[in-house]
Amino acid sequence: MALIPIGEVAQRTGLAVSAIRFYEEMGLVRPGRTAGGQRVFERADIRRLSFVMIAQRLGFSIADIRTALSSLPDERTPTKADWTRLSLRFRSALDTRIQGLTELRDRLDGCIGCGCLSLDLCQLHNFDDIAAANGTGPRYVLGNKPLN
Amino acid sequence: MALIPIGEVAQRTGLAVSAIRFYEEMGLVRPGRTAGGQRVFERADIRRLSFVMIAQRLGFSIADIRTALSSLPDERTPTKADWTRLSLRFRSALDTRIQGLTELRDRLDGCIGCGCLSLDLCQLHNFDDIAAANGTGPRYVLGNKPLN
DNA sequence: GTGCGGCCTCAAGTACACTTGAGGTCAAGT
DNA sequence: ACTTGACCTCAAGTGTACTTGAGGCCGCAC
Repeated sequence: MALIPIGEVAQRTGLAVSAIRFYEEMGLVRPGRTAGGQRVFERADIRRLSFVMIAQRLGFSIADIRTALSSLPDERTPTKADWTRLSLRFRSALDTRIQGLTELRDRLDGCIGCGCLSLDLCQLHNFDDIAAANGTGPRYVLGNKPLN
Repeated sequence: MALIPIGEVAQRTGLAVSAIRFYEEMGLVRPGRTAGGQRVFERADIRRLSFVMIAQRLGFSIADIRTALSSLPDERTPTKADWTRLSLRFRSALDTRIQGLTELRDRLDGCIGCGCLSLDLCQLHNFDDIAAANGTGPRYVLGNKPLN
């Protein structure tokens, strides 16, 4: 099983080397080390990192992604079945998000005529309280629930 | 035309007072002032701020939102037609985003069987280069193009 | 065995979107 | 007049997600 240095992982995934090191610090990958202390990755790690990129793109936080990845086995290399399980969970999160956006769009359609966007009666404004429930920091898109 | 103090605006919109002041600093609202220096808002400002909240929820940045709001008239109170124009533009941004997510979901469906997520052949992995094109800072959801 | 590119750590910096705190003013009610 | 709560400014802090920089090893190629 080929061991891959960080630079090559970076090239293959499109991530910056610094980002990969950061993800290790965040517990998203656990590369091995050479005798001299340099990181060595396995192919399964590239898979993990690709998952991280895609999930990030969808607006999931690192904490969410860590939770999702924790469903993969720790000691053994994840099998196809492990990844399939993860993907299915992921797909349902995606469905929820799409549904939320679609609903919002439909409500927006209903609102375009009224031009209010703020009156207490406006459906769009009263849509839900997700925004209020979020804490500080960057807010992600509607319905950003943790993967689990 | 009733002039509204910041606390009431906060209550009506659900925003924190500090957030409203921040949005003023960012140029998203321009409240007037009393002789004593306290902010006074008009009803149209509540509308603006509600728009800001909704757009934020969709993952648009403050810069994007500022651009969008700049299509509203500066001196005159925006009319229903002004808001409708803005909403339509907004709606199309939303459509783009929904389409992107839906496409990603479909690709994910095609990928669930293979469990790869990382091989060069994987459609999901090769989906596009949006992530790489984004700069530093928090990344928002797929297809986050400026509103314009 | 030496040069050099890639790797290492650790601290600090950056961008976004706000919040918190200190210290002080305004204005409405009694 | 005075109290009190809402408001003011300005500086600093927070959380997320990284990047940049300084200063220094690793290891392969020649």
